Amino acid sequence: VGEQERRESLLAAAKAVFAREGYHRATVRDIAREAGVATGTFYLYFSSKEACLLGLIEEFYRRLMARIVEARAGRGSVLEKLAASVAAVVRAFAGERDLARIVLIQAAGAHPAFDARLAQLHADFARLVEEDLAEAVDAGLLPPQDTGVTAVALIGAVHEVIVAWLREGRPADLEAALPALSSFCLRGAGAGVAERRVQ
Amino acid sequence: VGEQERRESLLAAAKAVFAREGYHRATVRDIAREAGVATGTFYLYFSSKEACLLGLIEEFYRRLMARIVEARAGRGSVLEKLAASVAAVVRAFAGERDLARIVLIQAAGAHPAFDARLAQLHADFARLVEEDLAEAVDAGLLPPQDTGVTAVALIGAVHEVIVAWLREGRPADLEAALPALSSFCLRGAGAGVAERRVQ
Amino acid sequence: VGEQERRESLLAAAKAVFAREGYHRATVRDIAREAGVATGTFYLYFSSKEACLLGLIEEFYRRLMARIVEARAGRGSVLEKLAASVAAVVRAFAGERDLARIVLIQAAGAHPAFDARLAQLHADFARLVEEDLAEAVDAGLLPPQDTGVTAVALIGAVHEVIVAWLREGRPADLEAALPALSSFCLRGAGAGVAERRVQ
Amino acid sequence: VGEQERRESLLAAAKAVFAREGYHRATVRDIAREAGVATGTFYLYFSSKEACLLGLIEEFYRRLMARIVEARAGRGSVLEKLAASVAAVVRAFAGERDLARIVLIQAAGAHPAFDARLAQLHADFARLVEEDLAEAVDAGLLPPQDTGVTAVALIGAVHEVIVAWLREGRPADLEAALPALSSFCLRGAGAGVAERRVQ
DNA sequence: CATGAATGAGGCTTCATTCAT
DNA sequence: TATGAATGAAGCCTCATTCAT
Repeated sequence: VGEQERRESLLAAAKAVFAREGYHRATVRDIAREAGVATGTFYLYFSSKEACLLGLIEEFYRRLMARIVEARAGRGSVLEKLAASVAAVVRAFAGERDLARIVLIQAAGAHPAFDARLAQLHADFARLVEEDLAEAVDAGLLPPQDTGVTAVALIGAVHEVIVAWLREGRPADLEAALPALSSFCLRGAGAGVAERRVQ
Repeated sequence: VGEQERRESLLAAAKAVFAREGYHRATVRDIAREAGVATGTFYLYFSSKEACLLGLIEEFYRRLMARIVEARAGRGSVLEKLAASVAAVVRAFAGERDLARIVLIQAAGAHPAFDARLAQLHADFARLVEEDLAEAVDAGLLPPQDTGVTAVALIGAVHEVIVAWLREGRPADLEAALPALSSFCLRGAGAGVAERRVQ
Repeated sequence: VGEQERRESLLAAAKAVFAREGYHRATVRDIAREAGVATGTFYLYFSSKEACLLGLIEEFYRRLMARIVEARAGRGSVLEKLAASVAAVVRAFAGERDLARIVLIQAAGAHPAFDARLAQLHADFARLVEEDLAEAVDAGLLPPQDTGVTAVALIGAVHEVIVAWLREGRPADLEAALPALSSFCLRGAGAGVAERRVQ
Repeated sequence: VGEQERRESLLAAAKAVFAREGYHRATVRDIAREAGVATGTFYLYFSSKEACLLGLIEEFYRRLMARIVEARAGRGSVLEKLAASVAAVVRAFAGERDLARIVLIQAAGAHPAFDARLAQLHADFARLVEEDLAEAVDAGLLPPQDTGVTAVALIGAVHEVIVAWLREGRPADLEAALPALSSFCLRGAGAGVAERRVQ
């Protein structure tokens, strides 16, 4: 096997084990066994268990941000951009159930380093949403409001819908929740009767 | 000291230590020391470290539910009841910063038992919200919608605003965010122009 | 067993194991087993394997210095003091074969921290000897010389005689070598015909 | 590169790494990297890390003994031979700082095999010195004495002066200590006023 | 009830050595 | 010969839990 394949296979194994067991219950031995290699091999590709999970988080957020940027391209109004962002986030998590579990549930209180990184990523995303909201308010598309709070609340709504899907499997297909979720978010921000629909 | 006081003092110590360190970094020895007793004494009051945190979670949710019930009493319309519930939740967490950190951040991926319990509590609360929404829809106060998704999203909005306050201390006074949050939640559910204000 | 006894017993075990195996081959488990306790117990008394050996070194040097000071008291001339110091050192090591092995052989290149401490202790002792030599030169008891080099050489002579005893067991009784060693050291420094004899 | 050159280059690398890090902290990977070859290549030239250091020790002692033999040739009296030996040893170490560090400091307690070999080498050298001393005593050049102890003490004096130079860099030029060291050794053995000077 | 010393399982990590290429 | 990825044994240390006092 090539060096890159081995790395991928370890990442896949780590993803599966962290998602299943959580950070602390997952052992490096578990991950190595899942990847079909010896324990020491893990350390040829990651400097530590912590670095491995951090890498997983980084990688996912890179992809997530890319998908958001891509989804926004070609949307006309700010509100359409915002709705497209929400849809992109939901779809990104829907397509990566294990990573979603790790990023949204397992990594939370596991280690100060994860906490710090996750907090920063939440903040990054909140800023993006807040900019959209502010622009929409300026454009008269939304009523004046505390865009900081709205942004955070909006993100929370999206977050929780995904977490509920992860935990309870409801709805079975996460995308089925997207219309209602979009609606909730945009109406919550004060968008008028006509909600933008994003395919 | 009486038996009950000792238990309380251990719970208080556990609360402080878990909030500060997280579940895994907190040691039973830390908790005992913080409570001013010997390590072994801890096990006279809790069967395990896990049971202690579980107890903390239970206790908090009991109080939370009580506050919600109390807040809803005397409200007229369903939407007023719903808004009162949100306000009660926010105020409950605002008044218990340590417990909030534990319940909303630290306990998440720490142990399957916590995950299970937290999931159930989220579900309990979601059901309560959903019943309100359904009733409001029936009464024509809200437009027809997927109340399951709306309920989850609404809870997420509340959750995230509290977490942002815990993590970044913004806003400094959590209750300052309540009007914007309430607005977001009710508008998100489709409530008309006139938002109910709950003191 | 009392807390102090347990500590002593662990120190004794560590002393035996380090002397027998050397720092790296000695495992904490070995030490604990030798002391008849579980592995974890070791860490109730020492913060690390390294700290344990460092403690052993410190303790020995404290005793060594005390014996030197004691041996010098009541000696008349500087040269008698010097000879008494040499005798005290030899006797201190003779009475602590295990510690001698550790301090003079096993700890040498085992860890930078040991190296540093041992170097400092050698330097301390060298300074003491050099002061004696300088005083003796001033008093006309010794010819002018490079007292720095002489001091180091003198210490080396003592060191090596002890090490040879440790390694080859020759002479069987280390003190039997004392007259010849004393003679070598004092004559080497230029002391005249009449060597001081120290009982 | 030829087979012999590669071996030399690995030995040179090992010398540098062992001197810098000590036996245990030095890794085979470090050595290979320093030599600019792959890790596995190391094992084409040495059967083990241990064998490599042992080889270094052997090689150095071979050279050392050769220099001693050479230095003694053409000296007249036994004492001159002895003084020439001491000078040869000092110069050999002075010219091989890294090997000196390894042989005199790093290898000491690192492994039973090293200990054994070093002890034997010390013994070899001690026998050589002792033979000189015995011959000098027979010739009436030195007073009767325990030549075994004197030989060991003499070696220790030389040893320590070199170690002090290695550790503290004092004197900056080791050969500057040679007159005082020679003087100490010969006077210590009982040589009369007239010290032999060896260029 | 209270103590806190003791336990020992188990985790992360390193590194000498091997072997397929 | 040379490579360097892979191995897996082994070590240090932590900490939830127990139990004799």
